[in-house]
Amino acid sequence: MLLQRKLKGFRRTDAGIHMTGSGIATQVEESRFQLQKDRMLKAAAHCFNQKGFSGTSLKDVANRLSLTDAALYYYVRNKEELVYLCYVRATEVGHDAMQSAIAAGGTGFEVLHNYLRNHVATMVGEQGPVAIMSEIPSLEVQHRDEIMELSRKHGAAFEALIAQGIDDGSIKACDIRMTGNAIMGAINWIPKWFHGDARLAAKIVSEFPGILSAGLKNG
Amino acid sequence: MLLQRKLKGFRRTDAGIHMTGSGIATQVEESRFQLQKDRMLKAAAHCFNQKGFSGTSLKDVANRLSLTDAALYYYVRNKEELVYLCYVRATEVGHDAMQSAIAAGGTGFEVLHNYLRNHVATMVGEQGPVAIMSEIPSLEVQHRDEIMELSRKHGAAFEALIAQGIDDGSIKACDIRMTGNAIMGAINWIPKWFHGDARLAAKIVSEFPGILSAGLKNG
DNA sequence: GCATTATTTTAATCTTGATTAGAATTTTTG
DNA sequence: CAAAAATTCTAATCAAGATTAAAATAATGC
Repeated sequence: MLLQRKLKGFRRTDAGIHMTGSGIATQVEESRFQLQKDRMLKAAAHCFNQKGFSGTSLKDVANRLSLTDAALYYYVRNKEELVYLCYVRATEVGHDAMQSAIAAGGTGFEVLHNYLRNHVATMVGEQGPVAIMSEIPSLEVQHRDEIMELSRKHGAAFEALIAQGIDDGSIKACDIRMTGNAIMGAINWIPKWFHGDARLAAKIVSEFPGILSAGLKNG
Repeated sequence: MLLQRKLKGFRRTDAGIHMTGSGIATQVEESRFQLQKDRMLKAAAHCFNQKGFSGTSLKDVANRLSLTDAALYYYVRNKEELVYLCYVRATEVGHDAMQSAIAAGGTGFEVLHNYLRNHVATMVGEQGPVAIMSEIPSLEVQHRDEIMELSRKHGAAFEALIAQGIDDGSIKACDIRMTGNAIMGAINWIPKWFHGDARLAAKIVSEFPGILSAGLKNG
């Protein structure tokens, strides 16, 4: 018990930054710890999406990494934290997609379309799979609150995008809340039917943004 | 063990059909057993959608019915069967919505729009809540196969509708599979954010079908 | 009201899978 | 290579919640 606590205290959470060349940061090389942890989160997301939360044991996740279930505890405190981290990843993906779309600029419609492309591309790409957030209610209060807040903010940002588009005339007038819900639902559901097929991934990236925004375009 | 098996053998699964008036069937009055079972399925769907599958115990479901968890076993063999029945209900709702839309006739677009209205209306109406099918993989093989087959058929029927609309010119040319996935995702996700608010329900029924089909309309 | 059947409860038991302790192994560092 | 640190494993333990048995209560038909 005491030793374990000690180990936990020592658990690494850093991602070392190494300089190469003459003092200019050219690359963020993740520590072995961080790399393995990432692999674990992807494996977990895969299992959760595939077999459902209750249907996946830590053993399932560990097996995908050729590890023992007990080994996972070197990276997370418990199963709840594993889920939590999967969800953090999921929200980050959405957030990043939104940020880079906004950074790229354009009309409301264009930014929205770019966001959709970014988000979808990430979900079905290398970074995936992204966990479907089906188990938020079983997270610990603190984690739940954090995830819900992130989620709420993302939704708000998306709705702001629609509003902006209506403002600048690039998007038709519509019920913003409902339209947002519809589009988000379609995106969030993707992991339910996409399981890694590369050809399908390409099709999703090329078709989905257009399909989801087709009804919004003005003129 | 033996007695229990006997009880299970006696478990009622009928919905009595009673005649009233002069021999003309005017009403299908469900047995008390069937009514209670329905209440149970709705309670279960509510809990599963709200708290996730792993997060809801049979006690949670039973509490919503002012019952003891053990009492649920009078109606279902185990938790797996409870989930299974929730999913049967969910697929039926979709199937019925599709059938009555087809029966009403019209162009491909019109039928599709009617289907969306029917389905959405049922989901947020009296019959709800409808369970999100997140745990299909943890069903017993036989149940899983059945649900997946029903689900597959429904998807095929929906795609046929889109194809028909493209054929008769009421729907724009599009990637049928992807369009179907997008719309279905948006619908399936509804229980994630709709939790029974009547005002919201009305808005969903009035807005959603239009939003989901806006991009499809030809001309 | 009485007998019978239906429904629910109480009070265990049983199972599964999460979790932990401590040892063993592998990797890194000097 | 040797010591230290990092990572993983083996072998329990533990807990939560599903499940069962049997009794108790409620409803129904006569």
